[in-house]
Formats: sequence, C-alpha cells, structure tokens
Amino acid sequence: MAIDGQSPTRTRAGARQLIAPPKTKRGESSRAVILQAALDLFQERGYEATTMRAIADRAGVSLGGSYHYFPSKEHLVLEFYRHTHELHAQAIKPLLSRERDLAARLRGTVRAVVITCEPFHAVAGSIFSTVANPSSPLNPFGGTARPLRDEVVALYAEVVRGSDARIPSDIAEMLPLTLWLYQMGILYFWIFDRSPGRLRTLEVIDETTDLIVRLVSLANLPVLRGSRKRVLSLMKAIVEGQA
Amino acid sequence: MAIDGQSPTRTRAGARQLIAPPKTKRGESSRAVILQAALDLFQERGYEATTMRAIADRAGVSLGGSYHYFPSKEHLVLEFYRHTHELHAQAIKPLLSRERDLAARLRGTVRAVVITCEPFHAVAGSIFSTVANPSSPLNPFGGTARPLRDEVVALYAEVVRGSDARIPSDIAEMLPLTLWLYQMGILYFWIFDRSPGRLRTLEVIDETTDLIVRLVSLANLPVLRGSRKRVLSLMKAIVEGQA
DNA sequence: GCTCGAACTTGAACATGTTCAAGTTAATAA
DNA sequence: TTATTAACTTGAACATGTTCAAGTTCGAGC
Repeated sequence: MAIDGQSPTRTRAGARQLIAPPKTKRGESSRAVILQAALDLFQERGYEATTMRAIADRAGVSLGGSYHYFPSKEHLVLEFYRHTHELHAQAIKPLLSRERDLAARLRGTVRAVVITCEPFHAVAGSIFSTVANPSSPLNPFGGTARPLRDEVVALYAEVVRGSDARIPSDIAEMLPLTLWLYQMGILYFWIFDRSPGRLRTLEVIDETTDLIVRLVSLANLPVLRGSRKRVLSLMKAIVEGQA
Repeated sequence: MAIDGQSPTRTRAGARQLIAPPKTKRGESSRAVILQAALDLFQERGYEATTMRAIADRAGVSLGGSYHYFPSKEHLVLEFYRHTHELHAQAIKPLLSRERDLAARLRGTVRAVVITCEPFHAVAGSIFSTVANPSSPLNPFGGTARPLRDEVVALYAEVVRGSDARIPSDIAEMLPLTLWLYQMGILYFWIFDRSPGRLRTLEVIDETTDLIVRLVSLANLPVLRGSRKRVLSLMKAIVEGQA
C-alpha cells in the first residue's frame, strides 16, 4: 500500500497526456464517429448513465477504441462543451451585430446561453460538477479547458466592446472575465431551476444583467471610487497570480 | 438497454435512502471505527485515493460493512465536512465573544476557515467537486447536507448579530447567507492557492472582508437605494423559491 | 438456560472507467 | 509486387464503488 498520497493505480495518468490528432482518413472518421456517439448518448442519458461501452457500441468500435482519440471520458465532455459553445456563439451573432445597448446585448447573450443549453438541462448537473473539479481536465481554471474558457471570455469582451456604453478602461479590462464568471453562476442557478420553461432563470437574468449595467455606470460616483479601485486591483492581482 | 435516461443499474439508489442509527453497542462502535478510519484515510491520501476496501481494512471490518452505516462513500465525506465545521466553530468561539467590530469578526471567522481546513488542502479539490454536484447528497442546496449548511449560515448570523455595526434589517436578513456563499468562494480560491503558507488567500480574505463591510455601510447612500432594494428582493425571491 | 429475531457482518458478484500487449490495416518505399 | 512500419483496433484484465443473499451475534422474553 502506498502511503505517499498517490494511489498505486492512479487512473488519471492519461488525463494529462496529449493525444495526437488522427493521421489517416480512417482515423479521422473513427474519431468523428466516436465523438458523435458520445454527444448523442450524453444528451439522451446524461453523463454518468452513458458508459464507455455504450459509446463504443453505438460508434461500432471496440471498448478500448475511444482511448486512442480521447484520453478519458471527461475529454469527451470537453468536446460536448465546445459544441454548445459554438451553438451559442452562432446564436447570438445577429444580436451582437444589430444591438448597441449594453444591457440588451448582455441580456440577450446570457439568455441565449440557457436557451442553447436547454436540451441538456437534465444532463447539466453532473457535467457542471466535473467542470468544478480542480483536477479535472475540464476545469476552466486549469490547463486543458483553458483555451475554451478564453473563447467564452472573448465573446463577452465582444459584448462589451460592441456596445455604445462608455466604460472606464480599468473596468472594461476586467469586465469580460467577470461576466464569464457571472454566466457560470447563472448556469448553476439554471441547473437547479425546475420552473416551467425555466422562467425563473430568465427572470433572474433580466434582473441581474440590468443591475450589472447599472452598477457599472454608478462606479464613477465619487463615493464609490475608493472601493472600485480596490476591487479592480484585487481582481487584477488574482488574475495575474493565476496565470 | 434502457433508453429512458436512467441507467439500468443506477448506483445512486442508496444515496437517498436514510440509514437508521446503530441500535446496539456493537453497532455504535462499528460505526465509530469505520468513520474514524475514513477520516484518517481521507486526510492521508485524499478522497479518490481512499478506497472503500482500504477503509474496511483499517477499520477491521469487511468490505460491505460500511454500507450498513453509510449509504455511500460520499456520505462518509459529509461526516468529514461536519467534523471540520465543528473544529471551525470551536476555533472562533473566543473571537466572537471578545471582538465587536464587524470587519474584525468577519476577517477572523473566514481566516479560521482556511486555517482549520489547511491540513486537508491537498484533499479539498475532489471534495469540493463532489459538493458542487447537484445530485450528490453533499450538495448544500440539496437535501442531506442542508442541515449542516444551515448551521454554517447560523454561524455567520452570529458573526453579524454580535457585532456593534448598525445594519439595516433588510440587509441583515440576507447577509448571513451571502457571507456563507462568499466563504464558499474563498474556499474555492484557496483550493487553487499554491503560495507558501497560503498567504495569497489570507490577503484576499483581508481585502474582501474589508470591502464587504464597507459596501454594507455604503448601501444607505441615496444613489444606491434603488439597486439595494432590487438586489435584496431578488435574493429573497431566489431563497424562497429554493425552499 | 433456551429460543427467537433483529441487528449486524460477510464476501462474492456486478458494472464501470481505464490500461495495454497483441493483432490488423494500409500507405509508402524498394 | 512485396516488405516495412506507423497508425489503428481489439478485448481481456484490473481496480473500484456498490449490492445483496446468506451467515453470525447477542440481548430480550420466557
């Protein structure tokens, strides 16, 4: 028995290991068919109820097959996550090119998140918890999922940049990351939301986006100057320490 | 193959089932010895690296033994969580009876959280992710862990109540829950903190507790009245909808 | 002291994520 | 055409959390 704090058979080894993309036509098609099977099954049954054996079955490959292309089951979820991000980005394109009001842009963007994710609502809980795990490759503060997180943050940067709101530069710098974090909070709320049509979440989104925009505009008040400076420099320190 | 979104062998059944407390001396001692073994092992090796077989071994019972007293491995963590809560409550007793300044009470309380949890820092990540899982019995928004969460919220109510700060009643009502949520955020930051002596977390605590107290005192400003009302009624609606 | 049954204990069996040594395929070089 | 070899595929084997039918213990009631 190992006493060194590591299990003798640490099953997470593969999770850190990079896997080269397919090198042949056959490989490409195998990867695609496995991924599609996984995406479908996650949506049909949820994360935990989807077994690697079921994925292999539906993809028409053998059990070990997926592991040639994806280091772990979690990595398959990462692709799932990327997929919904692309749906979301696509969905808000018209809004972002038409609307200039910051509150409306923000509201529309966050509403689009939960609307895009609605088909996966039943599944979302277990995925979220995997995402929250600091040692998971899906953790947005960690390594593997970092690029995807940066894409989402960039999307919120675009929400802010394309608006006609005049925002002090120190706030504008931190706002996208803050909004991403805020979106995570909304998603967590949405997971617990059992109201019909997820109306409660939509209400909370409307109310909070409005509040955020109002708070940003209030931040210039003399009484708030001090706190604002402190908040922003704290956030900056945290972000920099993280990188 | 089941297509109904439930795995044919749902292994979470036991997790919801209540288990009666031991009825005999032998049962009591078995439960205690299993729990102690689990607590020790979690601390030594972490959550994932601790196997049910190892717990059974150290406790001197057979593999299935634990399942007579704890419905799942996660329920053993719940006890672990309760244990640290008790350590924490004990640790801040002197502070709460001596100090009256709100900022100092809050700072001391939150500092005590991370100091109490320090021995489990390496383990905390996997535990946190279990806690975040909406379908886990450990989830504080869910069922089983609710009483424990209420205890922690009550502790923050005491932090506020025992201070000499004069806080508007509508804020005072929501503050304990907010502070509990804030503490969760700090813990999540702390999990990622690799600075020596966890100094960065302590700095963030000092800065943020100060900011919170300052914000509370600013909330009476006329310009902030509107936002404050909206924030508080939103929070109230959320809390009530949750229950 | 004896019996009965609830409380407790056991460990084989199961489903699952992951590993890996061995096998198969097919594109390129000769 | 044939040989070479990297890419790809396979499925048995492993460790693990959990279940459960079958056994054991021991105190209450006679």
